[in-house]
Amino acid sequence: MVKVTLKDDVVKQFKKGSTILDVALSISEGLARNTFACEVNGQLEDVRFKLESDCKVNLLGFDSDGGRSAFRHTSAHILAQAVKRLFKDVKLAIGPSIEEGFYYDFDLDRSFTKDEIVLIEKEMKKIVKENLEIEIFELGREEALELMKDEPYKVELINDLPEDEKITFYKQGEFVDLCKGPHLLKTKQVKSIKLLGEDGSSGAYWKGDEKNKMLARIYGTSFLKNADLNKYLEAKEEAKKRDHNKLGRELKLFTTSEDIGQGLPLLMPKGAKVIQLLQRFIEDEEEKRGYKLTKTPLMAKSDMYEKSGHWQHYKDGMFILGDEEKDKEVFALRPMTCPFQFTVYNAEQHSYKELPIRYGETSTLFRKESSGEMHGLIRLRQFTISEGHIVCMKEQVEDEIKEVLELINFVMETLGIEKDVKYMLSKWDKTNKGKYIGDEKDWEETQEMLRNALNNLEVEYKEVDGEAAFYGPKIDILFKNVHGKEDTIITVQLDFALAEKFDMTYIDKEGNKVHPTTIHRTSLGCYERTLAMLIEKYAGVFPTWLSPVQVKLLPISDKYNDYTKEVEKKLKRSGIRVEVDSRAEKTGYKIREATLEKVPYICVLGEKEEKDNTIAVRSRKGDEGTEDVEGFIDRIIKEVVTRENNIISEEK
RNA sequence: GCCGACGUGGCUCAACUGGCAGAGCAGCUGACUUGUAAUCAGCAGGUUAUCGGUUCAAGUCCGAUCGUCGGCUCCA
Repeated sequence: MVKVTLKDDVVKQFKKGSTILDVALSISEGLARNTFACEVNGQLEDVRFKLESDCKVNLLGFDSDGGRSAFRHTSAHILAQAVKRLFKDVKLAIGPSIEEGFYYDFDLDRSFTKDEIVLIEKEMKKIVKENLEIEIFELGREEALELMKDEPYKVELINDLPEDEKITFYKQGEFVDLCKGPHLLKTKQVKSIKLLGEDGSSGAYWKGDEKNKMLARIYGTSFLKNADLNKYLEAKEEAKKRDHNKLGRELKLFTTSEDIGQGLPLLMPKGAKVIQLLQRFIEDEEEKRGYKLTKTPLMAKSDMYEKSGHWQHYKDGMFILGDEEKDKEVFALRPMTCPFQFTVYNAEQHSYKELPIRYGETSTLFRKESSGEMHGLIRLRQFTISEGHIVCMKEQVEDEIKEVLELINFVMETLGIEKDVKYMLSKWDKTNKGKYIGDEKDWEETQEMLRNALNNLEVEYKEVDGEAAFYGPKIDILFKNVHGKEDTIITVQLDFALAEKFDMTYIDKEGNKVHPTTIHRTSLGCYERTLAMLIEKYAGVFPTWLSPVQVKLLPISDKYNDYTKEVEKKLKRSGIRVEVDSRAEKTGYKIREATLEKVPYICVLGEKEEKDNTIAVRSRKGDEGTEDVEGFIDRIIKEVVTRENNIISEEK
């Protein structure tokens, strides 16, 4: 017998060789039905796992990552089986579960069409109905290669497996796939399954390498029941309405022009206003925190990029002006600010007493992104970033990082997105030391500094290996967009290389010239991208202090145009952003329109109100009433001023 | 850059297998002065993304380019 410790420290005894399924069944049939995987002593295992010794078992259902992942992994196998039935010559690549579903990559020398996806989905539902038993078996390397001899990608995967690794297969009906599991027991357990791909399948490189062959990837998702699937699909549709690329254009925040080009958005008056507000906020805040403002050129001669290393490593990513062969001087638009601010540092001699020096700049950058990469305000060829570099001594690094994170956290809170971001500590890859400069001690030490700073901030974060820059570890802050994709909005990078490259020095206590450490950081990220995040976060309904139009005035008839002008002037003089719609007709319509424009306050001006200097105010929160003009002005100003106190209006 | 879908007035969409580019909203002009999803009448607005080809005839078929969207890769 073996002793099994379950949740809440319940201990049960089972015969040796019993499976996890037996454990679940001993509690209830319902639980067994909804157990898709398990953890045995913390290790993810299949429900077919045989108990050999005492252990701790955690049963995983759809509500756990492990259980849901097994559920969707089986869904991916059902997809592959359906494709194999319908397209005999297709070769299988890989098919994992992902956060919102699953995918499978196939090699068929083309994409699947929309119609084919419909057929595949039909076949999948058939497979679910057939309720095929899913079996697991293990093979030796030779037998495994023999079994998969017609699947070149599987052969490659088997050959990539370490010598001692068990090679397991899962079989359902006529379909067999190389897979380490875990999986469900029967295909019928996947009650609700759907393929995503209104335009056919997507392309994806084998092993994610652009030098490899492009495969056809089909995405799908699955749930316990159709109601959950529909809820998911509806939520997706809802989210799409908040898409900054759609909403931002509708609200006239930005536009693009085919003649101007990809990745070069035009900020319209309203969008430019929001960005100006953000920029003023950041520049003021940074000044309060000891930053010195610089304003450096948008381009430089190739000489500088040769020194910085960009000419050798980043040339394809830059817009180059002139011809190296013909011209005496060749310029390039800047893709980063670091060399410029470092040059500012080098223009003076520095003593250890001056450090840390913090430089800030509202910096416009140019990067020649490949044509397929641009997207709305998220990926651009020209963008403006709240850039900054801190030059300090090694022993100051940890405190400086802490201060940077505090600033960033303050910015996040002010924008009301502190709960929507994820922190990531990007470390080097110990197994690939050649990719990085510096030795193990440098890396472990600096990574520890970043870790301490994150712990100090008391935020949750994920550590990821191999995501660091070649010159140092970094902290990335990510925001998930309405499509569920994560983008970095902020990064803080430690750099123990460039100072030497640029020959930056300070004089230490002993009078020696020493290279400082530099920190690359942004406080709000790229303004365009942050605007995109804010549009999606607030569905276009910005907090009052950020609203490009705070009050819309609507006279109910032309008779009140003069009075409206008077009110407009008063509000404007008080620093409130007003827009007047002087057309008296269709007042009801205009109110609706103003509501759609997400204006915080709509004021309707008419006869009754004129007499006692009051106006009818309707806020987007739904409340309405008649207010004294002066009182109304005070109220809005207070709301706007609260930004300074780090408390956004109650809408937050 | 790669795989795929797409591109018709400012916006949303129409135009059967190739056969005269059309409507609603927005805009402008005039009338109406009226408080929450729409007052009436009129006017203007398009070389159907661009260039080329096939055809008696192209928004529609073919090719190239540009742009947009969804993926991949890359990245703030």
